[in-house]
Amino acid sequence: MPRYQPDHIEPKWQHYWEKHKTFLTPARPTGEKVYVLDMFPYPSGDGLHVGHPEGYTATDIVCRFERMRGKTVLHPIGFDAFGLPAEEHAIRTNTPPRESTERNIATFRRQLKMLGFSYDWDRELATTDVDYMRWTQWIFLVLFDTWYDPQEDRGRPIAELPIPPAIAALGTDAVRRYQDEHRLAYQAEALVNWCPALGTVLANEEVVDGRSERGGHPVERRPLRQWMLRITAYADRLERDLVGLEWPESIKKLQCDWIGRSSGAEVDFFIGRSADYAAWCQARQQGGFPRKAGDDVLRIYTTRPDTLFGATYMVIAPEHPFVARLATPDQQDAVAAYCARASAKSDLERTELVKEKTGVFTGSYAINPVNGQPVPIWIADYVLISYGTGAIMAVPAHDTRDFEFARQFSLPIVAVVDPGADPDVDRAAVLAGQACFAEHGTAVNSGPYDGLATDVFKERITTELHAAGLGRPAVNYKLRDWLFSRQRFWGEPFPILHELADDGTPTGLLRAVDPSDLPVDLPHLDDYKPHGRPEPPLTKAPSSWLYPVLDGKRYQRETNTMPQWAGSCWYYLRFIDPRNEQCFVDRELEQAWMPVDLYVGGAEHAVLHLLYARFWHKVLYDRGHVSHCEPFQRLVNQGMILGEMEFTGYQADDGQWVSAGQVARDAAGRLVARPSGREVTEVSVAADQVEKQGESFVLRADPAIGIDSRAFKMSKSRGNVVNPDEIVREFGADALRLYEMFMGPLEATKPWSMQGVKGVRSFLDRAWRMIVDDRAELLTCNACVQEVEPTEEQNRVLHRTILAVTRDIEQLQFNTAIARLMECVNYFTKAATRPRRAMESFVLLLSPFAPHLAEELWAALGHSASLAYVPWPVYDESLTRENTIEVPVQIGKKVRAKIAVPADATPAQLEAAARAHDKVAALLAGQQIVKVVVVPGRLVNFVVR
RNA sequence: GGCCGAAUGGCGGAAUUGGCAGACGCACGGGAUUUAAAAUCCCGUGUCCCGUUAGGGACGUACGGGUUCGAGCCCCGUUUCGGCCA
Repeated sequence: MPRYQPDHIEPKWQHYWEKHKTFLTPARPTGEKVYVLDMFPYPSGDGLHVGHPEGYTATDIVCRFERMRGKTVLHPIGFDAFGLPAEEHAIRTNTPPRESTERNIATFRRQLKMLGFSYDWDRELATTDVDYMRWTQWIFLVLFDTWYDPQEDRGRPIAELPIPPAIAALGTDAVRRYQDEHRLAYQAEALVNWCPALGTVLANEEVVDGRSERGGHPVERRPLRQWMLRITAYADRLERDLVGLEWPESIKKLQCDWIGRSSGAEVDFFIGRSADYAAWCQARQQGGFPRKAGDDVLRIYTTRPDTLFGATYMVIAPEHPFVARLATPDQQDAVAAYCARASAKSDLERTELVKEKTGVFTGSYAINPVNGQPVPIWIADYVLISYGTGAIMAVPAHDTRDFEFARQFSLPIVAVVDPGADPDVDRAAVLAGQACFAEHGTAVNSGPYDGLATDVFKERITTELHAAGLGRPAVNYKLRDWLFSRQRFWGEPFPILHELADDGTPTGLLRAVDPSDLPVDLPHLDDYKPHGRPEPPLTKAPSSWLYPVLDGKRYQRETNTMPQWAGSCWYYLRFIDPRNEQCFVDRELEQAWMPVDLYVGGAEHAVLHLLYARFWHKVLYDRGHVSHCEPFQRLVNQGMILGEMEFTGYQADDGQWVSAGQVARDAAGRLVARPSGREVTEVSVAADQVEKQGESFVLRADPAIGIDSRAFKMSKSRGNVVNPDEIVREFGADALRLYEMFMGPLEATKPWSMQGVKGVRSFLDRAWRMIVDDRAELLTCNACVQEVEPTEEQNRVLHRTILAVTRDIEQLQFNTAIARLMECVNYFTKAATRPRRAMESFVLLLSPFAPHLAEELWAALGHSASLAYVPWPVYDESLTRENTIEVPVQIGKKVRAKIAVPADATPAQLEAAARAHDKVAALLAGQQIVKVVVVPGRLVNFVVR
């Protein structure tokens, strides 16, 4: 057995760790704690992808390293197991989704164990576990029981919500409804993607260009009762608290942009009879700006109140509640037709993407409060009901979309901002209404405000509108409240009951399931096929489940289910105390382990998952259930692993080559040659058929033909998917782990290379032979490994390796750490005598990267127990010092010589030594030295004229 | 279209953050070992030029400028590619 056989030793050590519970984490840390978390996977039917082990190996290295440095490490794993694919499978096969989910989890678990990750498997969980679901539902009830107090800027129990006397006077039902309006979890009508052909509601990602991704059937946008979470209440804190986090700046920025805070003003435009305008102004002057807009106004939100004088028309969204009322009789048909067309479009199609603006005039006018002028009210789908108030004032001179719309429909364009003398702007065109200018400038055509700078103007007019009761300062967010319900089976049921009247109709009153009655498990269904109505599939549940009776009252259970995000919003808390039956997590344990010190995962979760989890965490924090306001202290995104590098050429159907530079996609998406327009096809070209010419590759046989070279995302259709099972079978888990870390920086996107895996495997073979006698029958040390003290040079190499590897792991620079380990092996392989002590240190340094091999080598060196908790080698600086160092000497810009000097030579000594060097002296002769730059230990530079 | 990131040998990448460009690995070439091959071990390997050799020289981090004794790294501008969002 003395050859290195990973298929032999890897299962052996995995079994050892499992049997000895090597990585069992104590309930609470002893000494310093480290909580290292992987973004848990969705267990798809395809099994583990090579992208998964990248982040998982990185965190595993950190964990093994920190354990050896004496820290108590929490390193758990679980499965994000609700989700659409399992439900689709259930519909196709008519088997409960739980079955396929559990099968997939078993595959993932086997594959993760095969890779030797040091998870505490006793803490494993899946979001679909009924026991876990129970606490997800419990947290939902916390959200349901919380309202946001803007004064104290925190969530508080709904029982503490002040009830206005007018509401209280109406009785308990009115109070309950008032409370329901203020909860963080509330119901609202929201648009869903209803696909009549599939008989189901689709998620946004299942809709492509207004049609279903599967089958290409038309999709309608329909309003449906939904659960919403009031994440917007936390928008400011979600933005503010990013500051203290050790996250990539790019991710912080993404989150900020997603939250999209803007400040401006809300302004009311009067839409009553013009004869009543003066009276209305009077009333506003006295009564002030009302909290809720009445029926006699269109309330708009603008970030540019300074452009009010340029508002030449208004636009409301097709879904705006006033549409019907504002449409005059002669416009009614046109308006109705337009709104019907708009409902078929997605938000995406309605905004930037579309150059051509569409719209219809309602026939009505509003009155601009700054100058009393009537402005026409249009309906256009570039205004979304979900943003701001669903109505805008249009300032075509200073807003690009308004400008395009005004041009399209020949609406007046009045410039009210003078751009000044900016060379990039055609000032005359802007002032003439011929060009759009959306930046800041100086006010014109704005009555008494002319000449004010944009910022000053904004502030002044907002104040004055507020005083007149016509407007008020307002902050708006791009972030919308979180649509939290899905019309699906495979998700957590909401622990909510709808009260039924005696005749069986809902009264609109809600009742939360008592926490002691949780979990609400999913019912058994006879089949999972869509029932053809937009209502959730759970409406098909048996009536024993659907209609519980409590305290003599009949209820209907909520039939929406929670989205996949729900379970992943708090799993990191449950890992701390995964089997607690009294509580979602023990308060004291939570305090001991949180926050997560290192969180590693893909950048695709940069916005939503991280924002949602932070939101839940803050609610739990406000309600006193967790001790920190942020869950993830340090975040790192691993890069994508692409398929193997490919060379692609292009051929016309007659086999003639077309240079890559001449190939483009036409409007229909076909590949064509320019300028002829002939269709061409991609042809894969072998690496030995191409050669580099300048910046790009060309066909060796015909260098006039350019060839594309690039690596593609792994995909089944391209056939470049790498299967980790196969890599482990052929090269071993340690080789896979090491290769993924050696490919390049963790955060970078990098192409796979089978040759690279082979190279890393041969390093492991070399490491093995450095220590083991590969010709012996049994596991025996190589004869070169001896009980001797390391030489000075050996110590120098070893301790430099210790320093570099330690520093590199701390900085998550695994590729260079591995390079240092390789150098160390190259050095000691050449040595006929390899001191045992040095070999032991090397094995410990290698162990986080290739744990199975390291354990085996540790055993070969005579140890009987695992090295998992053996102290990390200590770096001794004094052993790495060298007496003499080599320093380059530059004359002008060129290195002309190297001098050997004592390591601690002073600048004067360095300069003298350099001048004394024959070649340097010769080159300096006759030159005028302008300056001498000496950097001790680094270089000497003679600057000559 | 917006934002973010990247660009270094045939390839993946390194460079103590302004101080010897190309560590380490792959690929390739040469040698040793072998009956032979595989495996292994050793040596070489950015491009070009001069030289029989020893050696020497010029150029070189996407492109164009700039700062500096000194730039892969800092500043301004450009191009290309990738990711995310729209």
